Amino acid sequence: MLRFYNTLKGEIETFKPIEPGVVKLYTCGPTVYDYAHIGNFRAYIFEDLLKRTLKYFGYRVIHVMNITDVDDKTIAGSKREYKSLNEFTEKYIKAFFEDIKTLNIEKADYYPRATEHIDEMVKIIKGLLEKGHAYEKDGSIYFKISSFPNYGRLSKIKIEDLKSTGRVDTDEYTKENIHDFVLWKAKKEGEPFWETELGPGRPGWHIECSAMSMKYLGETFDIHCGGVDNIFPHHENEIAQSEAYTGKKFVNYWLHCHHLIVNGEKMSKSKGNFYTLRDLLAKNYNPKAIRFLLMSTHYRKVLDFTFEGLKQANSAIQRIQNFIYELENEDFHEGESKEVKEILIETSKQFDEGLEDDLNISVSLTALFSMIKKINILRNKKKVFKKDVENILKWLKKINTVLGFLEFEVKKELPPDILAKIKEREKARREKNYALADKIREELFKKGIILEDTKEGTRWKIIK
RNA sequence: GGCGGCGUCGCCAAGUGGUAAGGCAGAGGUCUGCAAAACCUCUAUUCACCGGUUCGAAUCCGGUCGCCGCCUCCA
Repeated sequence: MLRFYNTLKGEIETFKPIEPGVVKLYTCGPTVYDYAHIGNFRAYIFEDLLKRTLKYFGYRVIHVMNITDVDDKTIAGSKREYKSLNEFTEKYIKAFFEDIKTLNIEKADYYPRATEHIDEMVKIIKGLLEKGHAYEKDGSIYFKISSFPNYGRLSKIKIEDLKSTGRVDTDEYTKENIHDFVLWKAKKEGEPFWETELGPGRPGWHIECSAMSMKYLGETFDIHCGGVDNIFPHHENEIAQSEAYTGKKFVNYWLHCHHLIVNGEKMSKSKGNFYTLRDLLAKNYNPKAIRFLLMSTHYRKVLDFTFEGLKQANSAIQRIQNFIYELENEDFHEGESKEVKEILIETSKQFDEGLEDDLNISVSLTALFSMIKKINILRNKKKVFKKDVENILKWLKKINTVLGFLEFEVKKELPPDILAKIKEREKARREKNYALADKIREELFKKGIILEDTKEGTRWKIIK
């Protein structure tokens, strides 16, 4: 039984999809005005873990992730670079897809773009106007919060309690109530606009998610995800406009991922602690370790990103990879052991229970590491057999459909010059010229090749 | 001011009423070239602090201190 913490209820509840066996999932995607940063990826990796877990437990998942390609920032960026909006956003959309591939994040089924769904948004806004949930002022259209009594249910915010932070853009658009939010922005000089039944203009931010989720997933769907900062106002507004429009419940489960901070501080460009995935790759960090690090802290806890943590993540993965390497390359006797079988059953059970409990990945990883230790002990005693190894590898491959950071059968070919170096080193070792041997080993290590001298001779491993 | 979260070994991180998982780092050992890698063993009488409830609390209640997030377009 899968259980998730539902922001709407404020508690963990058993997950039950609308249609048995199928999960309709919508996750808030990137605004494509810059390269996504590691904080964004924390959210995307959480969503990836969620989706892979659902699939692991047998659900078919229909996943939609929006791409916000028109808003203040994308418009500002395109102006700054003297490009059309599309030309400008295309670069970052492409980068986004490269990045999620690097992190082994599974692709969504649909990536709808805001600019391609203007008609759908117009239709909803028209409906809201007709039903009295929206009003027009100076060419812009606003959602009337007072017409939707449930407003604030998700974020537990009462409108009366809202403090004006001075960030409210009061002069730019005139609204009846300061908390009403914009559905449609009137055309402004020098900005892109669409000629529609609502008049010339462009959509507000919130409406795209309502329009696109409804189009691909229906008026009511199972799970909606995003970062905690989206709870208010974005998701609150989505609920208001969607439910006011359809008269139906919008989403059953709202799952929110907490923030990532860097060295205990909020990531910001001015503090110089702002990292994109590309920044980390340029520093030669392993994407698998980045994935591990972003995934290994429970999604509802603040994740403090540090380079020390990234190193630790890399070492942790290496331990698992070593284990896989040994299973794949050591010679085992024919047969099967009852003991290993039992360990595997117990481990598998614990691993699953962790995931089922609101994606408690720590528990699942503990199960994995404990198994590695137990099997290593048996392995040293020669009490692991061929069939056992097959079963363990099979299971590891299965859990990797969730984890996504393990590699199997990594044995790649080494280039001839490297092989020659290894031969040279073996010769040096035979001649007890250890200074030269160590020098060669160090040299290869820097290239990501580890040499190990064992009883059976020298063997090599590629890391990274 | 309103709403919410967090504080567990040097670092990361589970556990949320039954007597402290796991990873990294560190120490010792096996192997070995008194090497590297790998593997094994060990490493918190204690869970920010002070009270209370209880046979029993890191876990519940009250208070204190510290840190953080959101409060109109930041995942």
